Amino acid sequence: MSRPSESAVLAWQSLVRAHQAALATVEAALKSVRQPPLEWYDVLLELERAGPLRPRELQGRLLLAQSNLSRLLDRMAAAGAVERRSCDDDGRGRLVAATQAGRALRLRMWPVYAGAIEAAVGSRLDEAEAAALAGLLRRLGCPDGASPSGAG
Amino acid sequence: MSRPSESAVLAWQSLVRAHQAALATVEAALKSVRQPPLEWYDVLLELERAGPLRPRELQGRLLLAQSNLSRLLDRMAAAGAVERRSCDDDGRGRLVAATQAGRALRLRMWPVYAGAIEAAVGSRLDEAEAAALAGLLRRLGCPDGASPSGAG
DNA sequence: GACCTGTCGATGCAATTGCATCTATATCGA
DNA sequence: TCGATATAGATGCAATTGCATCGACAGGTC
Repeated sequence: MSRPSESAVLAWQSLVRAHQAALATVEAALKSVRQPPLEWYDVLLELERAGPLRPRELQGRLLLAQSNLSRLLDRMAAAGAVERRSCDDDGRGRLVAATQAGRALRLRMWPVYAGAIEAAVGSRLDEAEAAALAGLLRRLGCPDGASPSGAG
Repeated sequence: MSRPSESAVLAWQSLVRAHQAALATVEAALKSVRQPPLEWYDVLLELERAGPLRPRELQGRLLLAQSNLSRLLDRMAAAGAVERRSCDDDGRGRLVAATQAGRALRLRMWPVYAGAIEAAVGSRLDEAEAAALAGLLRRLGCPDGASPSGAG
């Protein structure tokens, strides 16, 4: 009667649970040392990796809703972590870049973040298991079977 | 230098992404037919499985924050999906139960939910993969190596 | 019983999210 | 060039979340 297999439903349930638990661990770790939420890290990392980006681009990479991203960038800009410039070749657009302070912030966040990842994931799975998990999860992460574009 | 292995970090990243993508699929499906958010389903399912429960108990099972659950139950009660009774053996407590309307609602939600799970998970993994994924994820879902209490 | 401490669940309030616009520009076709 | 339509990003507003606190009661001590 049910379209998804039992295993698929089980996988979904576990996914939700595991995510809730792991995310709570990570966010709690960051908060406990008064650091900003996880998304700040992600935004900063993308910006450092790819250079200044259009908000739209960030939105796609981070799967954030447009208005949420807009306000997230407001907050980050207010804190001096990112900078909004206007975009030369598109008058509607903006270009967002990490500031020096933003880069420094990301570096300060990493040890905390890393520790939490270890607690939430690393300490519970061995290398091979973690790799297998990542492999399976990656298949769920991209809309409509689009292959994740090459490098990371 | 980093405490978690590369694989652990990769697994974490994939977990976040996969969850975002899958959750978006499911919530969008529910919203597209004007059904309430996913959590309603979870609450109703727990209540049907385990009978009337204390909010505290639900909170533990669903990993919700206390105040959020309190208000979620407000909304569900306002919609007639659950019922709050006072608790005989503990004057502070309440007992929450699914109503008949709540059970009916859950049944209406299931086909939509199931379809979305199939789209987000079932169609992307075969049986064995889904089972393997569920197994790995379950190891992340419980605080501090507490074993998930027996049956499901 | 009075009192202290801990737990349960509710609630005020600020921060964040989601949704529906709104403005400014780009893009396309006549 | 003009007008219609589409896109980028910002913003008003309602709904939801997170946090701190509150009131009510349980459990223990004296």
